[in-house]
Amino acid sequence: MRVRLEDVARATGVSPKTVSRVLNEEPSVKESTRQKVLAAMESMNYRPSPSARGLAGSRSFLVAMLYDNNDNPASTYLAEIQDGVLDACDAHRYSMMVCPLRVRDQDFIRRVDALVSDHHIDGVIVTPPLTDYAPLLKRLQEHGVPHASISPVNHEGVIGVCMDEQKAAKALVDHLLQQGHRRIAYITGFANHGASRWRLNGYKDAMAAAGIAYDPKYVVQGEFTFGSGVLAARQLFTLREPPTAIFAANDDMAAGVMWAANERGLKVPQDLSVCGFDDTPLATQLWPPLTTVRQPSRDMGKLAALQLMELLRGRGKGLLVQVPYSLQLRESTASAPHEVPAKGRRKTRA
Amino acid sequence: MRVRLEDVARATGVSPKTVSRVLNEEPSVKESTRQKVLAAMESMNYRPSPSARGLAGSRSFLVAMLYDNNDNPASTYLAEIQDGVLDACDAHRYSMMVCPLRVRDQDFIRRVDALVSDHHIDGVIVTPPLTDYAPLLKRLQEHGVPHASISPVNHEGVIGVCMDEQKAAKALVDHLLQQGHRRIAYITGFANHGASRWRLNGYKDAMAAAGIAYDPKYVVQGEFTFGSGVLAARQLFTLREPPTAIFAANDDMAAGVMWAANERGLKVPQDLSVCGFDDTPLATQLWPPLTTVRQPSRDMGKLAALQLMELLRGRGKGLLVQVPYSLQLRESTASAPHEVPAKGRRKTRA
DNA sequence: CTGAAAGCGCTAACAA
DNA sequence: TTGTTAGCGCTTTCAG
Repeated sequence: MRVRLEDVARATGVSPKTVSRVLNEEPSVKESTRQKVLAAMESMNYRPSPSARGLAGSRSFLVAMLYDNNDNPASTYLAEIQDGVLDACDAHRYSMMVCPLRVRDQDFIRRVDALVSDHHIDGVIVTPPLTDYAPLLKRLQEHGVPHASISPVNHEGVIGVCMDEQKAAKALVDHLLQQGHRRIAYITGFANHGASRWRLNGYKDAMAAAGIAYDPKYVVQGEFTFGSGVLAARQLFTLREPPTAIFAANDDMAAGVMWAANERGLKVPQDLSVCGFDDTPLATQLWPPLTTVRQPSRDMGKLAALQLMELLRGRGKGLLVQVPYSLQLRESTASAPHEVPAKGRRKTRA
Repeated sequence: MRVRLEDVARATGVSPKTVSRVLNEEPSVKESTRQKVLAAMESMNYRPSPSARGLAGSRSFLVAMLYDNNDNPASTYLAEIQDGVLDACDAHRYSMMVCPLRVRDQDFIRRVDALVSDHHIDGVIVTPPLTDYAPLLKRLQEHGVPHASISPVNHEGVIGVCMDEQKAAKALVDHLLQQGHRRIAYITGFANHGASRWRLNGYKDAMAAAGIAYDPKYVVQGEFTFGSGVLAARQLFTLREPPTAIFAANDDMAAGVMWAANERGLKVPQDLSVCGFDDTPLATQLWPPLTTVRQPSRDMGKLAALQLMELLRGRGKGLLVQVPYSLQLRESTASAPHEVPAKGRRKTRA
């Protein structure tokens, strides 16, 4: 029925253990033997049984991708990460399991155990905001399961992938400043995401460098969702001196801002400049197209998984690699409207 | 270290086999014994090893979700399906693997084998357009692996979940007709998706019922993507008698139509009504919000997975369940513009 | 209704 | 550099 390791051994005239060694890329095999075995595996179409390997050995060749189901970022972001991780798995003959977690659940640890310990998971890819969720990291360590993080807040002793979001955010706000904007608002994301803070810090950096005092009125709490962007924008529009530009911590919220602008009859970018962060597909599907920061999510998923696998294969300790960002300047941002000398007027257009 | 089945047996004073029977819900166990064993499992926090079960037995408690990585629908759609499948897995103590496939790859069958046969996958969830891809279905059958389909074209002997898309599309176009539209265009999706045809048929049904002759000029080929929606719309706008309403086979393309309308200076819905299909998050994030058909994707994923598990547990043969659609009438559709007596004029607005 | 034995396909720890 | 001997934790026979 199934071609087993033993069959390959018999066909090659070596012991099963030697075939096992070849399979696991152990160095202590004579090159000629190795070639013979490899050839036999190929011609017999041998495919090792993950169950047997998992049961007998210490490795399962299984990685899991963990994400938060409550406070999760846009599903397009996670989907891209997932595709990237799968790319890496493909290249290294790993399989991937997907595990949505609910941080607020009592069940949380139980679910981690069920996945990691039951399936003998070799390693884990952790996405925001789980990257810095202490109970999770602690539990993984207790299980002795290594992890790679995507955009973690704490960089010490962590492997995975990150981006200089603060610098990116500063560059984006610098662009707004260059266009003459002074009243620039920022809409934050969930507090437990590093992204919310880094992007806020970048905003602050840019404003400070331009000599504009930080004004908390122009910083509104959002939740990374479209709806929260709408609410935040409505709130900003009611200010006595409404902003001429709004920087939302991600594209979904920026879309919400544009929606609220439409609702209020404000024209983007003539009356209001809007920018986001992530460069999700949505950014180019909005009208006008959204100025944002491109984050190479799929590559980030792949790179994080590759670092994890480097470590799993004992080929190194794994690194925290940094990927470059790039500004996507599009039509949702333009020069600030000319200031009318009289102050305190409100824009109201049908 | 690990609590094994044998430990539970010893603690309960029964044989390992009996514990196994309880674990597998075999009927031939005395209720009192069963309760004792269950209690011991619980108190000892016993968790069976999937590897050992997979190796020894015929079941792995693993299902796989397959999707096409080339011609795939919007990632938000797949993400929702995936969440639904995971819901069902959770409830029935199954684990899920994810497997993106590329229909055009030479590697295709190899990848199916690798997943299904290597991992002893118990069953598979198939998403469009793989639901009707013969080589895949054939291979699954050869492996003896059952599958549940989401929105399959062929309903015979198939289990899973479907929706009456034709009727839904007809209802949507009926709505446009009621608003006075006569020149209604349709943008199709990929030809290998049943959705493209059903929705086209619904369109034809409605037009025919209204006594409007089918005019192929008003039916343009798209690819379910935003970009293809833009292109299709541009093409329609150049017609001597451009449509007053456009029905795109999914929301992404409808968003493309609205984008192209903006580009051309057409106002939605005053100059042009637009509607889509699926009710993805995008639909309510567009301005104006998009009239569309709600498809309960997450529920569909869950229901399909549940049917599969019914079958796997031998509790029945599994069904092809039908879920209801619902029209979401929003602001992207309105009464047809008043016809100017003179014919052949083109709308051109700055 | 319950139990004893014999593996599933592979790798660990030793040897040689 | 290679082979031998035991299992990994469960389920499958087949008996009782």
